[in-house]
Amino acid sequence: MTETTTLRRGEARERLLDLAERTVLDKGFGATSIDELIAGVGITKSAFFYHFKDKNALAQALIERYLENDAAILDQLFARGDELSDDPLQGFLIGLKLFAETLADLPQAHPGCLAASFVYQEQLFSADVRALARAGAVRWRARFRARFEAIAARRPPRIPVDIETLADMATAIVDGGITLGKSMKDPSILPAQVLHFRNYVRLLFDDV
Amino acid sequence: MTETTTLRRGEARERLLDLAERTVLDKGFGATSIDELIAGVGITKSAFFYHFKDKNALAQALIERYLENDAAILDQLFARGDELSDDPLQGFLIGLKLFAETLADLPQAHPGCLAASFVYQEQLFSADVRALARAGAVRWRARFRARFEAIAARRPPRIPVDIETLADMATAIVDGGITLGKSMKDPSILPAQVLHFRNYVRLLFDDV
DNA sequence: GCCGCTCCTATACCATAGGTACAGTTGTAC
DNA sequence: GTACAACTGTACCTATGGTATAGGAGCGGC
Repeated sequence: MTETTTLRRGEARERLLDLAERTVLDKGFGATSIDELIAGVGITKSAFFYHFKDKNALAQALIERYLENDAAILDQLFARGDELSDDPLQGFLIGLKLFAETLADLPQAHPGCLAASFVYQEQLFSADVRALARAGAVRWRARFRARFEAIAARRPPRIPVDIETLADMATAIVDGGITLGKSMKDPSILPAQVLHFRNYVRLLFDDV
Repeated sequence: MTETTTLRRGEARERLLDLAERTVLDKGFGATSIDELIAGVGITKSAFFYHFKDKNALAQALIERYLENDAAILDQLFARGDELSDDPLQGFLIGLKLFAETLADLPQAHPGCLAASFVYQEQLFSADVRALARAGAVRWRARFRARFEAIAARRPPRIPVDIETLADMATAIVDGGITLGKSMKDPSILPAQVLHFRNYVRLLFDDV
């Protein structure tokens, strides 16, 4: 039997990241101790520092995973929206609705946004981690900016708006919705806010 | 001379709070050590624990001060808006513009929202502190909800919206704008987001 | 004028957590 | 069967939050 009662060789790093992500989203990064992580996974402190040179490196790995995952989800949702409509505006509105539904269906409370959570503890992290969080925001900006440019090319907005800050509004409303939802312990807040953003886009570009 | 070269009697607590607020908004609560605070104010550790039973009590005092201050500022701005127009919608839109201008004029970057910052480090804080942060959000909700009810009573929104989540959008957009602004190191983001919220309100209730 | 109270200082000590150093062990691929 | 990746074990250091306890300095009230 190659299988042991504990861990397969090489499995530790992966399980560390899984447990760390759950714990950090639940308790916050500062409140997550290395000791509890290694106890949970069943490895030693030496093993932790073998995989990650310090706690910062763990944060970096976490945020990288997180950003990849969330980009994949958004790609999928908005691709589906565009499948269902040829119009860039209508496809986007469908995508936003799917996004709100996805957020609403998430297992109790939303996962919280790792990137946003790290911004608030800036000095705990190295410049690399902060740069990664910023890169995440830049990707969101680029994604939504491109879409709004395509929409505005077809028909101008009802009132003049700046496309870049409108794109940023997606990021802001999601971060703000997560924060408020966490604070109020109400998971319905985030999807509701996304739908308000959707309303704003409709009122700007659609015939309402 | 009753004045010493260092501190007047009873001044320590006040100066501790001032320094703590500046430091926490700059570096985050977790990254702010008691040692650096007492060194900055020029008192001993014993003095700190005389005034605050633990770091949590400091957080509590900080957030109480912060919430009072921000309520006073909003009261003033929207009162001024109502002075300039008798219509609840127009008064509100003026108030929002004043708010955006106030945020834009703040000394380099915005102060960051203490309440939001504390939400992300939940487990670092006691239930009391979390309840205070939640109370802050509840006050914002009540404030904006009352206003939107007054506005909707005069004329219905162009598309049906839930008033409570619309009120929450103010909180969400400000929190999200602060977070994004911090992440991108761009102080212009927050006021721009407030103006987008204002646009949304205009499109909902005004003739545009 | 001294009593008692608030507002501190001084000293010592403790536990937890992040982190370092380094020597040794084991599974697996080649 | 050996070399390397992936660990274990032990020991130790530092910063930080926090506790305990004794005592001093100014000040208002009686």
